[in-house]
Amino acid sequence: MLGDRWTSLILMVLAIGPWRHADLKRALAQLSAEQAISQRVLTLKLRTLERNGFVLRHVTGDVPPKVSYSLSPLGLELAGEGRRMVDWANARAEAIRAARQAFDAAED
Amino acid sequence: MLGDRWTSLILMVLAIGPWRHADLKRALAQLSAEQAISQRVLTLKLRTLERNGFVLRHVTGDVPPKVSYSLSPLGLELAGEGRRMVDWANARAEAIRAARQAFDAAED
DNA sequence: CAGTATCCGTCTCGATACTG
DNA sequence: CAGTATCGAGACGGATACTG
Repeated sequence: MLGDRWTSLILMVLAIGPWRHADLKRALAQLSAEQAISQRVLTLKLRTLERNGFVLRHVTGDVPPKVSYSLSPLGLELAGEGRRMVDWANARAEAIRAARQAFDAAED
Repeated sequence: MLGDRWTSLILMVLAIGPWRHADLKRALAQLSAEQAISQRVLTLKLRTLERNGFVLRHVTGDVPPKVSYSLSPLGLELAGEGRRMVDWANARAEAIRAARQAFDAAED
């Protein structure tokens, strides 16, 4: 489930605290920089996360709607696991970069 | 990079030990059960893993070719991280299943 | 603001056939 | 056996317009 473009990033942002839909969209745009998530995809990803019990959806208003999202305890755990992987990858970034360079240089 | 259909599985199998191309293909077919990896995709995934320094490629024969693949120290680390995630997910499988069931039941 | 509907481009995968 | 070439199918994401 983490193997798509946005899910892990959403988890990281939600690990900070609860967000409303539009604010979350803006926050994700900051982090990915090159491209913002579309409204449609954000909804899709949040639905999947909610369905699997990682994200909680709170509806507080009606008109205008106020919906906020937060991590469940299970989601917080998953975000922790995700962070572990990210930290590991960051710590090895230089080794990976070097391996790539060596591989590309060896191409005939 | 782990976010595709085969890479993480390849890592798990290679964590056992070195494999030749065709044997690895057969081993993966066992584990995925429903469908075998195509020769083309296996080569693609192995190339990417090799390029990033996670997999080592050994050529010992010429005709017929004998090529075996094994994990580098870095690859072994990554496989360990992957296993952590898998173990985590397995330990929570029941909670996730229950969350899904509750969510699907709540659909109007 | 939150969410849905629709359409379309792209990227990955799978199947097949072929080479040394 | 290991690898490449080619083609088609399908999943996913992006853009836009629309609703309550």
